[in-house]
Order: sequence, then structure tokens, then C-alpha cells
Amino acid sequence: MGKPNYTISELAKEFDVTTRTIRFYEEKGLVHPQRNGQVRVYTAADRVRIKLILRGKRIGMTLQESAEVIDMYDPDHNNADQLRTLIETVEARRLLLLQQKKDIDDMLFGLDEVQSLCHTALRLGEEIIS
Amino acid sequence: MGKPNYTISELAKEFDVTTRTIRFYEEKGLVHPQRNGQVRVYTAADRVRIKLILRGKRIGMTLQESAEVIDMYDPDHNNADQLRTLIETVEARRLLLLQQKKDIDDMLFGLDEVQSLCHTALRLGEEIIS
DNA sequence: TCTTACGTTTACGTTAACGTAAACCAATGC
DNA sequence: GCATTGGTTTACGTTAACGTAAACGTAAGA
Repeated sequence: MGKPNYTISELAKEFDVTTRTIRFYEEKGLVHPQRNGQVRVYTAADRVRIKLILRGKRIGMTLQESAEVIDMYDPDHNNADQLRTLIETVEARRLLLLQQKKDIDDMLFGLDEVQSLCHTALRLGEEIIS
Repeated sequence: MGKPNYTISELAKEFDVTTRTIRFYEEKGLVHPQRNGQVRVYTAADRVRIKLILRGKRIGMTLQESAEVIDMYDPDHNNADQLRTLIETVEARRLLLLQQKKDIDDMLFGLDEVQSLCHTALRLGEEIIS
């Protein structure tokens, strides 16, 4: 019943990465699995961290950047100064993300145009045949 | 009056990259500036290509991926088979971009939460003082 | 008992995307 | 005339994010 635990290969399969990758993330301090003797035991929290890392990767973040974003979630920021610094960090990251969304929208728009041209060209080709 | 041309350092300054970077893109076949004797002369088209490359970089695309996307724009795809292949490529890329948008939105949502927590914590701190 | 599956550490190899430095040429201002 | 500015090629160096391989431990199953 308690919290579910995971082996390294379970997580590797779920997220479609190699075990090497997961151990590498640990090496870089991005996850901290417990140990049962020698073998690594991953908690649900570890699993979420890996998920967030991979989400970051998909939008081109480095592991360090993902680590920073993840660190924003944990409440180890006690005093007001740290909170204000964190808020600024969050705002900076937000701006980057918004720029990325704009870049993606621009690119999607470009793809729309390409697609239209393709379809038009195909239709013209068919007309000639018919 | 004619089309504007650019030196390598003009473009480097405009896009905030080094000249080394621009020459590297040429080395990889991403731009093909003309020459005035030894020196490179960049056209408006070259400038756009560099712009698109950097846009791709911002959302985590490799140079090769950017090159592929850029190649979608040029109409060197003559026959129907090539057009259909291109349409599939466009669709695949579109799916990737939509996933990226979702990832960004998820991350923005997370940042919203973090920000709320920060502000709440700061307000509580002020109350104690007042 | 032996092999098969899964885990471990250690360490060298690899690719992408430039950085950095050397050594050189060409026009320009003083 | 000569230093400065901006361009060139060539080539080795660097960082991130793993891949790959060796060499080993261990528990389960035929």
C-alpha cells in the first residue's frame, strides 16, 4: 500500500531512456535515490524529478537549467530576500518561456504556409492528370 | 537602393553571436554567402536563414533540425512523391512543436504556483512585522 | 549447478556547437 | 610609414550529455 517504489529499469522503460542516463542524472546531482544495499531504489518524488528533467530537455533546457527550475519548487527558501530573488528568477524564466512560445507559434505558422503550398501543388498536379 | 548586403560582423552584432559562429554555420552548410574576393558578403536571404537558425536554437533544435525546417521553405520539391514526403515531415514537426507548447504551458503553470507561494509567504512575513 | 536477468562501478569514447589562438592579408587614419 | 581595425584560414581545445564496454555481484529458474 505505502508509496510505490521503482527500480532503475522500470523508470528507464517508462521514460524511454537508458539506465545509464538515469545514473548520469544522479551523478550530476539531479536525483538522489535511496539504496537497498547496493541497488538504487527510486521513490515517486524521484520519478517526478526525472519527468521534469525530461520535460525540460524537450524544450531545449540543459540539465542545470532543469535543476534550477525544479529547485524552485522545493520550499528551502526561507527568508524574504531569498523569496524575492526566487521571484525574479521565476520571472526571468517566464520571459524565456514566453519567447519560446512565440518562436514555436512563428514556426507553426511557417509550417501552415508550407503545407498549403504542398496541397495546392498536389491539386494542380491532379488537375493536369484528370 | 538594391538589396542590402551585410558584413559578417554586422550580422554578428545584430544577432549577438560571434563571427566564429556564423562561419561555423557556413562550414556546416547552413548559409552560403557570396564572396567579394576573400571576404564574405551576406544577402538578406542569408540573414533570414541565420535568423531562423537562431530561432530554432532557442527552442532546442539542433543545427541539422533547423536546416531541415528551413529546407521545407524552398520549392525544390518537384514531384508528387516528394511533396507527400514533405507533408509528412511537416506534420511530424508540427506534433513536436505542439508537444513543446504543452511542455511550456505546464512549466508556466508550475511557475505560477511557485510565484503564488512566494507572494503568500512574503505577505505572511510582513504581517508578523506589522 | 549453471545460465539468465538485472544490478553495480569505473573509465574511456563520441557528437554537437562552438571558443580560442596563431598567423596572415588589406584598407584606413594619422 | 605604421599602427589600428576588420577580415581570412587552419587547427587544437572545451563542455554537455550521454554511449559503450569491461568486470563484477546476486537472486531466480531449469
